[in-house]
Amino acid sequence: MADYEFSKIEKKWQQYWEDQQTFKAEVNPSKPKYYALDMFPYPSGAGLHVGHPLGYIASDIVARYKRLKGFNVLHPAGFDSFGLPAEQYAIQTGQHPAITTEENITRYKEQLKNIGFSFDWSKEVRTSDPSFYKWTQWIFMQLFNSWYNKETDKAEPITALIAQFEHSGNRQGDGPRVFAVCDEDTPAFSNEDWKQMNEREQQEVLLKFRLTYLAEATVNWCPALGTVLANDEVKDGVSERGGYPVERKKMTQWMMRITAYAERLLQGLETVDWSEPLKEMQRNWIGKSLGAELDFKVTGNPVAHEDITLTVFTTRIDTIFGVTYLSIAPEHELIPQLTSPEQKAAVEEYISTAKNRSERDRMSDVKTVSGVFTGSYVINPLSGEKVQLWIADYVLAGYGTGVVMGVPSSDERDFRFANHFNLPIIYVIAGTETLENPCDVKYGQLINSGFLDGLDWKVAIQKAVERAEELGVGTAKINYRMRDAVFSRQRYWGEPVPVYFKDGIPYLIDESDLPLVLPEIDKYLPTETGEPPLGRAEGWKYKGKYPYELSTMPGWAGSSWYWYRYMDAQNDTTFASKEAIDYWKDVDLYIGGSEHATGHLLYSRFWNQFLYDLGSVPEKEPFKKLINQGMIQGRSNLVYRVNGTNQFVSYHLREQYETTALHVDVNIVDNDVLNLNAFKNWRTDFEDAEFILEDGKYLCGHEVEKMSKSKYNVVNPDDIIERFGADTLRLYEMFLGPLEQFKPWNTNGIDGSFKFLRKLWRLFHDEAGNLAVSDEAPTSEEWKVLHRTIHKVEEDIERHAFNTTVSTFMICVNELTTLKCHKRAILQEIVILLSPYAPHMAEELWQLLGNKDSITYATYPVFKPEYLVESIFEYPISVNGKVRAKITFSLDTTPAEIEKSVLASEHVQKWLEGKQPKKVIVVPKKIVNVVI
RNA sequence: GCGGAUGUGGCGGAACUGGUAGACGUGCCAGACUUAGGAUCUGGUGCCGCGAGGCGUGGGGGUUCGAUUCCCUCCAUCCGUACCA
Repeated sequence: MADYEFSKIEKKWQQYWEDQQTFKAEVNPSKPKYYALDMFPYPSGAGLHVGHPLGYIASDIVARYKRLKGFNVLHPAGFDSFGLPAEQYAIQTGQHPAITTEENITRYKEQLKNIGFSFDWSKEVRTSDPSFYKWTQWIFMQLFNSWYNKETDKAEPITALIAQFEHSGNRQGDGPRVFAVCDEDTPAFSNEDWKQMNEREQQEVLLKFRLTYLAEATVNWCPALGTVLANDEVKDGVSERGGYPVERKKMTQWMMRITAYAERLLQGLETVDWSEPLKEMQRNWIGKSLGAELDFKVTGNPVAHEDITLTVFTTRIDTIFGVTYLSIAPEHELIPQLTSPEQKAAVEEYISTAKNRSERDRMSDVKTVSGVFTGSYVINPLSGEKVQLWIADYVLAGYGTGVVMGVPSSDERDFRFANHFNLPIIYVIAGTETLENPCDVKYGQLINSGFLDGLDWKVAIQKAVERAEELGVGTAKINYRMRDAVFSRQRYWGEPVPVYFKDGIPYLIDESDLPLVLPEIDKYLPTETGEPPLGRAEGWKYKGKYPYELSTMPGWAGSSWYWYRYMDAQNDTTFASKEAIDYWKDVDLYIGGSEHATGHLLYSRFWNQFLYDLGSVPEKEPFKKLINQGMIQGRSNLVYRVNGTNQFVSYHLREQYETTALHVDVNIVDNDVLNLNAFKNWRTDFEDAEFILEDGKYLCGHEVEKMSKSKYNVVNPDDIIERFGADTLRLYEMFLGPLEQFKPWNTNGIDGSFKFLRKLWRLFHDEAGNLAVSDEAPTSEEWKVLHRTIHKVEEDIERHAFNTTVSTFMICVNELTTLKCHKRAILQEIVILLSPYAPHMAEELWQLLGNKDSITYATYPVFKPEYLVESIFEYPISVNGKVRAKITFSLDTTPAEIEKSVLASEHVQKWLEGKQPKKVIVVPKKIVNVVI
């Protein structure tokens, strides 16, 4: 009997798809497009585990579904193939990262192909391939050649800025310099000044405007990795990869001016269909806050610099009369000039301890109050009060202006600080005077506040800003938490930066010299002089004389634009043809993990906005709809060894002994029952293991944790496919639960998915295994099953509820089995519905039904509601909300008639006990409720 | 601390705009065929109760004829973030 031979079927169709190029997508303006994208993987040495394909399966289902719905679908795959692990491996073994990467990719592709994805492999991209990173470098060059014009609110060519400088310097008329986003700390110069500058000076000025620029910045330096890291690559003061300590260090680095786009990145979130938590994460990361800047004049300055003004940023200018001191970040550069001779020693000591505190210490210990008085005083510009100027390490140099006004009566930290140093407290919000902690009430009516007295805090903010502007001592101001992104990595395995240096000034290489290919080096370590590994490349100089930039680009460079390359992956004259970009436009559905919320997804939006400004791409936002698939966690199994013996006690008996729990390979455990022989053979030290069993079995304990080799809980998709087939794997992964949710992998339930497929297979075959499909006309009952299924499946896929769809299929097949339905008209449609989920079996059955072409070209069945039309409805009859009976009425029965019959029925009479009901509610096609 | 999410049987999880809670799967129980196989099929399975019935969607309160669904409040777990002025 030819039963369901999944392995044969799956190999056959995978080969067919490859040979026929079934999924090749071509630009075709006569059809609507659909772009289904997965976050491309970094090909790690460990290969895929069962959790990785989850998102790919979901996007593949959508891709296949959309094809059936008549869309021209782009569903590509590729590899984010630059990265640290391959380089670390190279350092240890000397093997070129390109070789390791190539091997890993080969394995990944093999594993992916086993699952039967409908990827168009002809469009594969790899970020480490020169034909790809040529365009990453090209985009870098465009950024270098651009500046952000505040007036037009977009990026523009740097040549326009130079023309502007030549024409009128960096100011417009007599007004303030408003036209560039990053212009605040550039001194004003006229067109004459500009012309007076030499090449070097001009380039230095321009560097302050470019969207990628070289700057000395305080960066996250990771000594163990030998490189700097971006803010999103640092978690809790240690590197995200490897967990090594990170220090703050001043270094000259390439930066990306993402801050220029802060507002657009924030606004753009309103236009995309992403989950609210993810948008919220990006909003927090951008961290917009509305406030005001206010100038405080330093008075009685001991070092005799009378003209020093300190600017603070505050969101609560309304509390200005509550200011009792000012505090300044220890890193602030004006500190030497603000310190009185008497305080000099104390200040210097404080600053040096503050500096020596590591990031992690500073983070872990936020409660300790520390600070030192500078000896200077400042004048409150609105109240005229004179207050002390302190240095405090709770003030961050990197945010706002690095100076904060201290209002102990309405800010928690200021309150603690003031208490600690016995600074005065002025209550400015009504009702806070009597409180132990005045910060408990932050909003209300103002008191003790001069011209703001009696006003509500919101009104007071407006009033105070107006006054400050009148007096010329302040202005409303928007601040963003987000910083420009560090773009240099002192690493080998990344894109070379297409820049060379002449007289210490960076210049772009000529576009015709792209790609700037990564040179060969002998060792993948920094040079003896501490330069990045590229410093080892012999004679690596532009035109043979100018040294190249030695750092490479970060991991996120290539991934910030790769979805465009898929559209036209082979093009070598542009990153993707205009024709292809105008057709495919943007990603309709993007599926990937939420760990990229503040990294990849933000950088991609940034580069996309920039490419939009250039006119290179048509959409402002690249990813219309985004789903974060939840991670599949491991489900570890544990055995309990009696201490000091080689005896293992079964799960429920373990309490009777002193035991140690050990992880055991989940692959030798079935339904939590340990395979004793396999266990003895697993490791030599368990060879003579003895077992204390319960009910003749050894039961293991279990725990949900991350899938990892050391926990022996890694399940390999290849093993599952060998035992159950790819279609079962696909169904089961979807069936596990909602896509977005985190959930543990548990092989136990997979039988159910397998049985379902076998049941379906048997609907097509007789006892002997021969095809047994009849051409008889289906009964109305059978039509009903089919159309209910069409309707439900379509609805579920559209709202991405893949788990319930699988249930729907199971119900459908169970019903057809009960009805003994073997009718072609029904089964054929069911196969089409199923094909996105279990494509191999669908293809096989499709062919058995006599179709020649791939089921990919079939048409999605049309739902006909008339098959579901009911003429009767069985009403649940509830008494006081509790269902007591069911009565069937034809649908044209009026509510009044229903009410009458219900009341007359003996079920209800029993509950009424002769009384009249208070109320009867009849909801057509829903329920009848009798209230007594 | 702040922001967000989640909370339903032994377990994974259903329930679209308030309308028969627990679909589907697994597990468990019983039976059939086999004759020990971790195969297949059928039936049962939220809890208490022999039963009628009662109780049940984290706890408490509210709106409603009716609440897993809406509102308030508390609790627990997870994720993000952290002196952002």
